[in-house]
Amino acid sequence: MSADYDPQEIESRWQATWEAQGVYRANEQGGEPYYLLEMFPYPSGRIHMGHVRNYSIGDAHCRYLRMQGYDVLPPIGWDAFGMPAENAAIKNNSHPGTWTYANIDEMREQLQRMGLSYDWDRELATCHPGYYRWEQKIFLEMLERGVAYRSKQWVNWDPVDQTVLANEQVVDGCGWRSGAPVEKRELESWSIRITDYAEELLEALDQLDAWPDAVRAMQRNWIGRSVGARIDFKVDGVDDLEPVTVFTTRPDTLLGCTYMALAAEHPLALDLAQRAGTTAAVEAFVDQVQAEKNSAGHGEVKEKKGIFTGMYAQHPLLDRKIPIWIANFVLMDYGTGAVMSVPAHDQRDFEFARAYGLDLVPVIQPPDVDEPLVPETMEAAYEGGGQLFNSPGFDGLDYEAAKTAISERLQTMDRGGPTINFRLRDWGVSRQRYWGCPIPVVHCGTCGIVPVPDDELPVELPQDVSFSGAGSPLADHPTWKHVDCPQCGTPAIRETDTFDTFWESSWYFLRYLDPRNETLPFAPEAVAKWFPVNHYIGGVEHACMHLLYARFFTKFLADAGYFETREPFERLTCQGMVIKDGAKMSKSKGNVVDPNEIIDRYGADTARLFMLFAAPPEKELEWNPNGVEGSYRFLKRVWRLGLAAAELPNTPLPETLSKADRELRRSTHWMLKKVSKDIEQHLHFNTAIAAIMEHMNAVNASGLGGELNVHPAVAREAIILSVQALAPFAPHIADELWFRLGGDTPLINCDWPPVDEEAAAADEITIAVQVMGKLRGTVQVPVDAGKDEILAAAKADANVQRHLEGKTIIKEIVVPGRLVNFVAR
RNA sequence: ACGAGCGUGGCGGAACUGGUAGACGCGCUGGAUUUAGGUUCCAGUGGGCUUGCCCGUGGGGGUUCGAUUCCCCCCGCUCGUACCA
Repeated sequence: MSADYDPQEIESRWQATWEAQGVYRANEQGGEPYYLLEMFPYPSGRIHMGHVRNYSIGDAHCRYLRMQGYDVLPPIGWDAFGMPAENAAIKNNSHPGTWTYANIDEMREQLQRMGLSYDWDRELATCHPGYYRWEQKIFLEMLERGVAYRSKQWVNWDPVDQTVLANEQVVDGCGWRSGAPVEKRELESWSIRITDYAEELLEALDQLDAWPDAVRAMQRNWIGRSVGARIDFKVDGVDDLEPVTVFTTRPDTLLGCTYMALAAEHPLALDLAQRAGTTAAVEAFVDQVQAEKNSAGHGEVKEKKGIFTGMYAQHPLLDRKIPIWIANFVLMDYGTGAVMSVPAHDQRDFEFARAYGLDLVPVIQPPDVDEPLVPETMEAAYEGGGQLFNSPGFDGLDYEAAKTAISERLQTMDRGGPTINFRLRDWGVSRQRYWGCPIPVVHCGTCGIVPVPDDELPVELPQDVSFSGAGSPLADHPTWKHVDCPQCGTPAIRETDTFDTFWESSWYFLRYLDPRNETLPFAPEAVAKWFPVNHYIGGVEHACMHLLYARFFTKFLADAGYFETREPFERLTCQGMVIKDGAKMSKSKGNVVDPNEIIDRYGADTARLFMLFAAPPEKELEWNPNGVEGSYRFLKRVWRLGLAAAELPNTPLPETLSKADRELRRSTHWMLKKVSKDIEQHLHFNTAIAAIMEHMNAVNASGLGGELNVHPAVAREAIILSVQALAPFAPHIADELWFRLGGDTPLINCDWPPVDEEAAAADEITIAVQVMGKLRGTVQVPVDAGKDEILAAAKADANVQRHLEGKTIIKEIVVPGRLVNFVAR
């Protein structure tokens, strides 16, 4: 054994030892169960710094909890379905599974090199039929309960990935993965009624107080609940049409409605045009809007444009004919795709009305204005509150009261009524790709949609498949889709769509609990023991996608009787990005640092320590090569001092301690206390590590390794407790030194050492002395000094005296253990 | 535009429920060891000057004996959503 710190040798040796002893296996440690989860990686080929950070945070917490006596479940697996595998298959003319499994092998090795404490016995890959058969079963339950449905609808089409995307997966008008501008297409596809859970998904956020506020706010906005009214407008002079329904948050302004506007994609748009004989013009307009949406993606400051259909609606409360327009600013995705326009009280409607010379009827009088609003002189819509006028039957009402009154009136007339609208849309889960989980239904000419019977699950992906790059490989497969209908036995066609890959990650945390179960997705006992997840760690980018879907799945499974728990993640930590030179690491910017190189050069302990030290988990972390060097230097120092301590005689603490002994023991136990506190309160590993560093500076000053100026037992204690405190962050070096200092059990299986409160307490403290709030000196007093003693000491300070000279003390403020402030005139 | 968050030395970041601003690390300066580089160790390191004082936590105001911390206004940056009816 060499005297130099050799991380490679130490780390590989300890990793082998830990594995041989199975120290990470959950369920075998006794103690209170604690489910600690980190977002599982997509097997892209190599781990990146984001993974290193995520998993270093989780592992530090895991090891700390283990030392606190918890039975920790720290699983890992692979989010293994997805487009990159299919793209690689197209490129290399191979199978996506080959690519995926090879990547998994490589990444597993990389994770193991980091010395992470995963229970590898529970490893899972979502592309394995043993995994996905259960999500097929869950889907069939959704189908049975009416939560899954098939419909023709306008969908987001990613022209590069050749598939449909959910709303959440469209970022700035582009596909979240491909980055290509998304097109709108009308397609028959599968959707999930996540909107049935909108209210609960929203309300339950209030209870998730161990989640970051930012994530809760994002979900709240995403779900977007608004209270208002649904109002039906009958189309004038037509009997065979359903009324046009609008949603509004301002039913109080209904009497000021002077026209309606439909989205270009509104199902009635062309119908109305046909009836009015304006088809050509309207079609041209609709095409133009469509084209603009496709090309511009999100043109923000777009000119408001519209076209009159030629048809009118009846105002539900007035004898007023309301022209029906089609307008480019009305969204089909929100509300009903149609709006009632009140130009006097809505800025968008106002601009549109001015552009096309439409009427304005003001109906709300601003409270601070005396003269009534006049349409001709209005320069902008008045969107505030006030009293109603111009509103027969409701004049004089306050607008808030009018909202209720008008909604209720509509309800009694059967022309609408109060309603709550959500921005959240149902979750479109159909993907026209191969490398995903097959949707387990059969389309039969006679029976319609037939679920695949339980005993035929899983519906497995065919292995012999060719990838042209265009179109769905499953639909193009010569035989796979042809089956007999499970119900009537006649020839039928399999569903060739696969699930959105967020489907897999919506429940993987449950499968980890019982990953090899062949008769159930997870056993109730396992769920009872571990679920919900106590602490979930991952990136914020999933705030409105994965985290929302997973919450939904949990609620559905609870309703389906699997368990009682309705929220999957008790506590959530979203770690910040790893950046370099102020920018996110990316291949295109050329600022990527490969974790392998860092581990080769400094070892995993250094890489992990730096990740945890450089910033608190939730903040961005700037990758700084000099900082890594600093962490390495610190570990080398720990190594040197640790070896020196191992040379010391192992004697008990002496009866009487010198001043230096007491000071070093104070440093030791202060450090230990601080590390526990920082981890427990906020997972602030950075300050915990800083405390260890500070303490090591004190140990170094004790002359360890040279002229020792403290009792050997005190020095040994100072090192031993440091090694234990370091175990969550740099586990390899900690165990190595621990054993050299006489330990015989890996630290993860040892108890966190107790703080000697008496030793941690100082016998003298420094008190700041202020005169008129300004610092004029500091004095040393015994910890147990009374108020009078402290005041006397403060007044004795020469500089303080100078500042008090010629003044009368009006007030003496004493903050015990902190400071004294003299208010003097 | 709305919602959330942030703003502290040259840099990353500390500061408990209002109580010595800048812990710890990086960088930098000087010194010791070394043939040299590296390593390691010691000392210093917010700014200013008159060396015990002034200024200093994005800017301005307020509350307080005392404000990085609480309140109001403004500026800047980041993230999210974005014509949400």
